[in-house]
Amino acid sequence: MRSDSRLSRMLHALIHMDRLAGAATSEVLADMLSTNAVVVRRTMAGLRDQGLVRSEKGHGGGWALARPLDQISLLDIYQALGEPQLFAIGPSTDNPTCLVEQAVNAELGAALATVRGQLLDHFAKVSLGDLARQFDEKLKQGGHLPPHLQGMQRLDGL
Amino acid sequence: MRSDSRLSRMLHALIHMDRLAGAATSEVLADMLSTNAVVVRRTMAGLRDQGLVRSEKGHGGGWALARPLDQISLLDIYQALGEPQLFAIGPSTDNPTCLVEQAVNAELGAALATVRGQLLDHFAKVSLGDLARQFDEKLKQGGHLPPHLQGMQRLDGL
DNA sequence: TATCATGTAACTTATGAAGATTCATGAAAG
DNA sequence: CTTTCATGAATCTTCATAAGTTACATGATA
Repeated sequence: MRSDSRLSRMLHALIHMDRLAGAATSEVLADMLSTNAVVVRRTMAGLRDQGLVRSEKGHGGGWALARPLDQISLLDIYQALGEPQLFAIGPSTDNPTCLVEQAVNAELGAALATVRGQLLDHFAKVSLGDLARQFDEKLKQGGHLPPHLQGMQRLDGL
Repeated sequence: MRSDSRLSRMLHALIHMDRLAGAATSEVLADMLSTNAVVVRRTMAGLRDQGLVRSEKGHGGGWALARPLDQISLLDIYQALGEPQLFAIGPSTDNPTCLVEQAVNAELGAALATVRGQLLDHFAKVSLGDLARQFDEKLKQGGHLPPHLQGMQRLDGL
């Protein structure tokens, strides 16, 4: 099973959007993410519904942040995406009659629930602003600009 | 993405095997797990290669534990299965040139690596014997026997 | 009114576990 | 020695879902 990259992609996209002067079209974001504009709209729709980003049609339209990066946590994004399945492993039957299987499901389910809680707690504590600052660090330490940032305005932090 | 149930199924199967008098054929195990005998052989192959179970051909053949349940941890099984992918989420690109994406991958990767470590630590501490005892508890507390255990010998713990 | 951009439906592709079929191999029973 | 039973393994199909694609409607701006 190929892994779900929606969370990763939205983090990537939103940080870029913060760096851009105006609204970013789905097409531009799709290029940044090496994907398709429809995939961008589809994925971004959840964030819009949760008030994290805004979209505008027509000339000069596109996507823009609805709040500062520091006021958006990784958990906000994860939840806006509909809390996609975290684990690739799971029980074979959800409500087994076999007591052995019930014991297995209980143990495994509890273990997964615990680490899920830990991960989401962490997501709640990390903001997109934190990630953006980590990017700025990388840049200072001799990183080169990616193609889609070269010759761009409002590259704050440089 | 449908989740990978191999770990769950192997835990289930091995506890049953401990309860059975002789060797269990792939067919019998497949019935217990509501699956196919070939799936059982395919999944069990890794456990055999790691010396957790033994298989015998011919009359009276089948699968048997190679060690006591208390000497098999959940981590042993997970590793014998080839350490299947734990998470359903992940990066969209493995080695991105974009520094923003690198920062996102670093943060997300570190968070996932941390909880993975916590989960595997837990798996190392839980043995199949522990799970079997939890099953025995359920049984004492008014549980009924699953169809494939009714009328069976060597139901230790009853 | 022409252009640009989102919104959305519908379809195809890619991936990997799971399921199923088939035959070879080897062990035990008769 | 032959039959039966079981694993071993190759090969194919099925299934679920994110991702990718195509097409068109809707609305905003120049």
